Amino acid sequence: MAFWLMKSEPVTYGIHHLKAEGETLWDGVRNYQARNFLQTMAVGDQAFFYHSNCKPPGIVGLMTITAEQVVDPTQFDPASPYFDPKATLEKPRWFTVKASFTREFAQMITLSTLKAQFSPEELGVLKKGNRLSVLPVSPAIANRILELA
DNA sequence: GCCAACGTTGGC
DNA sequence: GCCAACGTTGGC
Repeated sequence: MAFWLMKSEPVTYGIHHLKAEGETLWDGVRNYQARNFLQTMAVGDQAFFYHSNCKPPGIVGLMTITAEQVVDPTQFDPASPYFDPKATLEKPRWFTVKASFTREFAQMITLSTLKAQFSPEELGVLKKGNRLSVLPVSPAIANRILELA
């Protein structure tokens, strides 16, 4: 079982949306490195839900991966902002996962708290200039994050 | 709103 | 294959 960190802007899709829905298809990732991480996810993996582009940013809860290697349907939808004209049904370009709500932390673990606890090497989201929306988290660091929650 | 970081595109 | 231009992310 692996741990991950997945970012979303709370205005667009926050943890309260996931809590209400129970499960979501994590669509719209259009970065190859992030996609490659998505493709290595397995059912049962745990992912920290990170709120980005808000005040303050931080980890707000935990999700569980419930489906792996899911073809992102938005790549075929011309009306979607995530439409990719180069993707075909025979050869899809974008894959993702389904994730279910597991828990919301009593209080957000803010970015500043994370920075105080971990080095950028320990936790990739702290690296300067990092823009990946899907990142791996080592089990040791994941356990330490869970102790903060 | 600013701007650093960085991925992508496209001309050559 | 190089690299300038451009667009996006995301913290501050």
